[in-house]
Amino acid sequence: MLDKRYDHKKVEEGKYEFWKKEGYFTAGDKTKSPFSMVIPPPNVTGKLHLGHAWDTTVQDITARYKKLRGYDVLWLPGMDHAGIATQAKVEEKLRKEGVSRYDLGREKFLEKAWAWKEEYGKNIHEQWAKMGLSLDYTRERFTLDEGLSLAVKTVFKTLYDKGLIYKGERIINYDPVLKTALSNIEVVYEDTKGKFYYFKYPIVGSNRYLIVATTRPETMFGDVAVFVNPKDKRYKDLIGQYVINPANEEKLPIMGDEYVDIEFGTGAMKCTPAHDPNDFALSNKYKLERIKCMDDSAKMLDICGQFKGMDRYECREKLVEKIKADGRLEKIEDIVHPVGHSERSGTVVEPFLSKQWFVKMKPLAEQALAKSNVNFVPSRFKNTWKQWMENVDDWCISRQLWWGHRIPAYYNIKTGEIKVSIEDINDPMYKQDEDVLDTWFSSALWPFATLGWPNITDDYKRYFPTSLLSTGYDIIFFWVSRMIFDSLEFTKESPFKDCLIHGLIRDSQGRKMSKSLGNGIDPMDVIEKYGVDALRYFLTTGSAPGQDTRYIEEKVVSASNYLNKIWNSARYVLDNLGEDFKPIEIDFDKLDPVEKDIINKLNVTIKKVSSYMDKYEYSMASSYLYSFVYDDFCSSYLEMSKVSLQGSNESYKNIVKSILFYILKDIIIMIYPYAPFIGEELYQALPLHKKSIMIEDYPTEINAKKCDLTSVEILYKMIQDIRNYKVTNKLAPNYKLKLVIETKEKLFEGFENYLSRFSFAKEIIVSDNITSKGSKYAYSKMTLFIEDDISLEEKEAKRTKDIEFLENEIKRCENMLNNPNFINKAPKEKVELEKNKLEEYKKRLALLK
RNA sequence: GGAUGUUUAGCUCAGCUGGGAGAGCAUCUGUUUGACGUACAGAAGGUCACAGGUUCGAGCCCUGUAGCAUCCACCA
Repeated sequence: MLDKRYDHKKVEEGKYEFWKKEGYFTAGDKTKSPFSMVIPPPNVTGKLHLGHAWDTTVQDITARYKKLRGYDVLWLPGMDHAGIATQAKVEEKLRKEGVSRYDLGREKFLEKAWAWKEEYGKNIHEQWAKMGLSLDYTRERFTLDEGLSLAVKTVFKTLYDKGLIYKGERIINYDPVLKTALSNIEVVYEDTKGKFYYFKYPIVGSNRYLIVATTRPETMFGDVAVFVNPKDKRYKDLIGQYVINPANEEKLPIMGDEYVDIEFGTGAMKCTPAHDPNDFALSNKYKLERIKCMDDSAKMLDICGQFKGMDRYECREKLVEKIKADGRLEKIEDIVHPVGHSERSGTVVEPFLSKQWFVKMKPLAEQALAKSNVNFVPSRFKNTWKQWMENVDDWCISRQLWWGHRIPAYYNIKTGEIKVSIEDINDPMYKQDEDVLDTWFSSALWPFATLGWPNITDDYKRYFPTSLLSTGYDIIFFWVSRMIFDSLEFTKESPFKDCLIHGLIRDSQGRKMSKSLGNGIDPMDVIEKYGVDALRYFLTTGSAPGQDTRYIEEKVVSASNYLNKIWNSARYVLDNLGEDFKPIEIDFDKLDPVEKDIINKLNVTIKKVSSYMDKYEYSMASSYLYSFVYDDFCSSYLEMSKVSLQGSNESYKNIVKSILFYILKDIIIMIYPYAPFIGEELYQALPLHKKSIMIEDYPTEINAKKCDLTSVEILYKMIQDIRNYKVTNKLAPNYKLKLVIETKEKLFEGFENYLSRFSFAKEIIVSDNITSKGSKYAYSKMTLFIEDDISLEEKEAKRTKDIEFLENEIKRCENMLNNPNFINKAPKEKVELEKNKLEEYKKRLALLK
């Protein structure tokens, strides 16, 4: 016997451990066909947020659904060491203890980082359990484990040998707080308030000035030239002459290049090749010197004279003061311009000339574009991916960190010769590169490396390529695209067949959830309050594929109410089945119309829900199930069943019980992928259940035949009309009316009983020839009179309104049907439908008149 | 500058290859009917951003305009 209320805490208790213990999460049933997914490995930095909850729920629904569909489902869990993010957190913790990583040294620091990983990894496991994720823990991986490390080294060496990894000096994005290089996509551009400084550069051999504007005066110590556009009439004659750099009195040549925008600033641009990517390109073109003026923590170098050792911003301020004092400041303008910030530390990124390792992207990108057959869902994300691939820059993969895969390159300490090796080189003549690889370098191998690659293991053979990858659109570039090109390069196959892309979760006002706004929602709090099933249902319904969604607490409440509804319908059904209930097979022909009707509706629902589940459209699937549960089952059939279950026909009672049982079971199984805990709980309460809902089969349609059920529709419509009648006439819902039905057809057995129960009728008279003065309602086969004291005028008014409505409808139908174009061009079924409607309206009109 | 998404009820959003506009919440009326007040019954509420076009027929397809959002590339 179920409790009166659905108590999520009670329902959730112990189920996850039970599933795990029974081994239901473990893949490997060779008698079935495989369906595989890898989890997007969360960072071991901390707690999971609502975005993770969403992403993993989508995957868990898929895993559980596919399992019910008879697949051998592998959902492989794991975590990401998250180089920069984790190192930053560990360093922050150390700083609070008053130590720096340099005090500890590399080895000791890494011990601390591993301890961190253990601690937070445990957190994540607990949260996965709370979420109910059906992960195969026997195959769990970590991006820094032995197998992944081997894969990383193998990939690095292979690409290096092919010339697709190189070490080069380039302008890279440098994070001066974390002291590491970043890749282009780790830089976030934000419109930032700044100043545009206009300086007077004295022209050598003249008393004139050239005005040059800059936003970063501190880089003037690295200037090597001033560029103007050769088409710029103002400055054309100056090309070839020299100006004096007001920062350090150095002579700078005035050069011409079309790159310079005549309209922007003053049309004269300073050129700092070591601190700006565009200037770097110009320096390549014109063979200009590259002078660095800052070190790796953005402090000014010796060449900056009196500014040496200052922070970049302090230098900026002081230098402007100096130039102003020298009388060479023209003006300062306030501007808003995009400035690159580090994705992790938030600090302003410094473009910086530096020697780093790069992946040469063009050949890999071309191959990926040519050979990838990943099916993006929704498909538009394929274009997002393609466009990025087509314009991708070389990927800077070296990071000046300790937490990560150390670059397997070794330098001869005398000659500097580079050896790249998968095995460690212990030769004292060789020293390993100090840097580690970008975290994404290892995550890019996730789908195949977790299955054993570079070894061709049984799991790799069986589960790769994976069936589905699900993630948010925000990491298509970071991760999805890199998995695709690495997979095609190393396995010759796309890493997954389908790639399901979902949106981001935002707060109730549509803002991104962020620490600084303090608007983040901890999924664990939601679970505590409303239960994990309600959270899961909320996350995966009510939004369209690929669209963002907002966290709205009322919707979680509403999800929880829905689950309670199912809970209570189960309570009703189970109470009525009785102790020794055994379902009997349904013979559709022997059913009453009301039963036939609900079976038909169930079948339609199963069909619709299945087809949307197959397309990963969990929102659409849920909405069909929802309206079946609420409208067709709870509000209609379940109420109808109360009549037949109280009747005297024992054998038919068993049929009704069986139908209730089948419907309930199917509802439970269909809701279960969304809400596995309540699903299991209710399933266990069913008679004749298996050990777990996890080993059940997905519902299939019950045998049914086509038949005319308009009288059932009329019954439902009549009930609604009578209820409506009572409300408009201010009668109590249980007010006993006298109902008179005129019809020439024989009503199906029980019609009057059903009607009586729902309308609280005092008396129902059925006859084929009636003259009543009651309020009149016309249906295609019959007329209903409600005998009452309503004035004739009011009745007449209502009748006129009904007639007007029908006449309009008839006109609409006739217009369509009289249009030869419609008859000729519209599908046959549509024409037939309209004809039938017309006929019905005409019948009803005739009955009203 | 390029691209994508979005504009539908008071609010948040659905709407599946074009065939009479839907849900949740909120609002209003009513209800101790034996599954459920975390409920039930009923009601009200929309020129589907705007302008053209295609079509027998457009929320849906095409073109354009406007607002909002996001991504990519960026001007020193």
